[in-house]
Amino acid sequence: MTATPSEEGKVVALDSVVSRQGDRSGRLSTGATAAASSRRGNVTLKDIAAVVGLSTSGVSMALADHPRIGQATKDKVHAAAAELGYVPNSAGRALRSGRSASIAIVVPNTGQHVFGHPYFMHLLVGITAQANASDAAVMISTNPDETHGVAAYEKVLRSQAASGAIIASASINDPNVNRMLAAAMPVVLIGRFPHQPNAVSVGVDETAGAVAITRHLVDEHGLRRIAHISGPLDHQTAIDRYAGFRRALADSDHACTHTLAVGDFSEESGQAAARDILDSMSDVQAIFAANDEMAHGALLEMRARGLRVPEDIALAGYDDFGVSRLTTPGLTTVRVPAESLGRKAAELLFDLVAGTIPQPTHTVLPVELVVRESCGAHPFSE
Amino acid sequence: MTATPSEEGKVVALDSVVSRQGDRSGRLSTGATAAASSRRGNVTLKDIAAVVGLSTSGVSMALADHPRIGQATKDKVHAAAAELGYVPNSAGRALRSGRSASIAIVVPNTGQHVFGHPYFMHLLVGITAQANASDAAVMISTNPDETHGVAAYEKVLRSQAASGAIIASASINDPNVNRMLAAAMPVVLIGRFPHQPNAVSVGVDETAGAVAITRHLVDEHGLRRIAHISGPLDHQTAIDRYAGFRRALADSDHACTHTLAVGDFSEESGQAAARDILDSMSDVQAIFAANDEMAHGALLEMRARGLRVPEDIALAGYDDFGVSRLTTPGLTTVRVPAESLGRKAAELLFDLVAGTIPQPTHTVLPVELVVRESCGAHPFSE
DNA sequence: TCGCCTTGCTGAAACGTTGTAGCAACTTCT
DNA sequence: AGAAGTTGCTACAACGTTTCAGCAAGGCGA
Repeated sequence: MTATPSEEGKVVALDSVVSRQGDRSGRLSTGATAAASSRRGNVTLKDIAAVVGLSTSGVSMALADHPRIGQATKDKVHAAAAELGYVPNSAGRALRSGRSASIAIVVPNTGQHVFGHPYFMHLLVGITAQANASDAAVMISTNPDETHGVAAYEKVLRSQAASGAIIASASINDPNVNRMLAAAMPVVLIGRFPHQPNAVSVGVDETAGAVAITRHLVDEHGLRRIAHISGPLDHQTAIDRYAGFRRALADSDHACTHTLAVGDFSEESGQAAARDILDSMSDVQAIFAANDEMAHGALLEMRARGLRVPEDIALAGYDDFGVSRLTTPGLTTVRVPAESLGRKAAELLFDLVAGTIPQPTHTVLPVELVVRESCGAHPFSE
Repeated sequence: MTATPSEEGKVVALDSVVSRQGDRSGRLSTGATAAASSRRGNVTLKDIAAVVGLSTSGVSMALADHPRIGQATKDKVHAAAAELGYVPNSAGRALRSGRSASIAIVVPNTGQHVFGHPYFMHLLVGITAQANASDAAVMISTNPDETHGVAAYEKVLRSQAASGAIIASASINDPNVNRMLAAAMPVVLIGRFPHQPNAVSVGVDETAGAVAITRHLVDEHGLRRIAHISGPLDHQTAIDRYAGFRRALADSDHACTHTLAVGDFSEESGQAAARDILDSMSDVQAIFAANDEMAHGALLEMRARGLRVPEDIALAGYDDFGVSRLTTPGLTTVRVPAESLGRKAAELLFDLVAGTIPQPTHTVLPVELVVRESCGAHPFSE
């Protein structure tokens, strides 16, 4: 194969690919691949056009498999494109089509607390998998400072760097998110947003998960005095999990006593909550924390007091993002299918970008009860 | 403030901002912000130009603070831009400037194994923090299938969707990575790449970390019969940690016996390696695993055999990405500053994109020994 | 009064892509 | 043989941005 940069700097003759119609340059040939990859200022349609002796539109149409382009020409173009290592310029394409090939994943509440959470990673895995399938890129967008007028992640959409966004863990009343929804930007929310009935969202059945785990404690292990450590109650997830806990107790055939301590989903708050509970409620038989991190905090507090888990007191968490598997004893928990959540959200977003509005707007994925040691030896398994 | 879409669909009169030169439309006015944000097909320079009665070039130069534009004009333009909620179109800008405002973070070895690792999240936090500071977006790029000619992450660079890339956890001989390096693309590698002396890379002093932890076992705890569970030995990190382990023993004043088992950084392989070690080496006093996950696997194996940690046998890991804090006992380990690593990598990448080649090309960040319970009660603390 | 500098802006071009209108050549039908 | 249709391509425009050359108007010294 031959490729020689001409005097115009851009034209490349590629004889082995083109049907040989006279070597216009006649220079010494070098490897085409090397020439292509070492060239700064990438290979464009114009380069291919020069090689196969076509117009740029012809090349574009050939690559797009337009019916009005002859098969022989298409073959030549494809061969030349492959040879030169042509990759379409995303800016040119985005500018022309008015649509970028990227989607954004947005984490409004910046900082370690949310961003560094394993939940987010699983989400990311699901989203990128789905995006890869659609040949789309994924951008990460956070908000460095709250003060600025337009949030950084809104800019990503407005600048059309991304054609749509998946918003993870937005607070219910984020004004930026509301504005994006109001502007009918292609946005998929992760979580349940009862106050945004028209927003497209994906969530899990939090309440059902909490019901399942609470029932397990009551029915399988015969526990009757149960405390719940909830997350912040302006957080829909925390509300739903707490609601499930109460519903399960209310629906139970057994008379149960319960109490509530509020945490903030952090391990420290879980430990503090457990301290309160153990100080105030006598004979607590079980603690159900609204996530695994708080459950781990509670575990530390119990251990500090010499309480054995599960012999003296049972413990359960929620999420199953890794923490619950590592502790001793392993935590009984509810598995939130974060990867599926991400996958589904991306799928919906692509629909939305394509113009179809999913019905119903809120998708609910099932959760799964994961029984480990912390809730006590299973009566039927011993 | 008033803003009324004219019959031409794009022109917006903005009286409060412009010097009032006759209301050309005279329609009922609505809130400008609402009008701007509800408009589909975003606000462009042309819209601002129409409002302030300027050419698009004038507006562009005003926003860029060009010295040849009058201050009064600049003020008007800025006011109008703010009022309309102007956000520059990234495609237009990228196309014109030949440079995108994004960087990519690349994870060549696809899949859960690497991608879902907490290490990656910390890296991501650091990278995004630095990118935000430079007003750049971050793209995530993986490789869905190995088979295709051009790797997905190479496409990201070639398509100029990102102006540079940070490559995390590349295998030493990834041909795609080599090609990107050879093509002089702006790429920063994370890790140590002795065979790529010209590549810009950031790593931690793995050997020093392994030396520190091994010395701690030998000198502080008086352990003499020590096994190492390494990672795969075609992995530079695994090599360096193993080298540090051996160097520490060789440099020690005490005669120590050691053995090696090779894992693949997974918990299962750590458990299997511990099984081999415990079966073959008599009176093992300590196991140093090359990462925390393998250490956790080893812990499970010891527990299964009724061995107490650290009373019967000491244990140490490497990484400190969360696992080591959660186990019982907590793992003595070496903290890898992943977030700093990401931050530094992004910083170097921006230099590289700007055209300056950092010297020296390889940056080494320090690691920190984290002593927890798994290596035994500290002689001086009891 | 003329040349020259400064100020403040405009027009045009370019980046790479895609789509549409149109043109030339050939085929087919009447 | 001429009309009509088909095939295969080209020219041009447009997306939004930035930059450069240049132009008009005014100030200023000679």
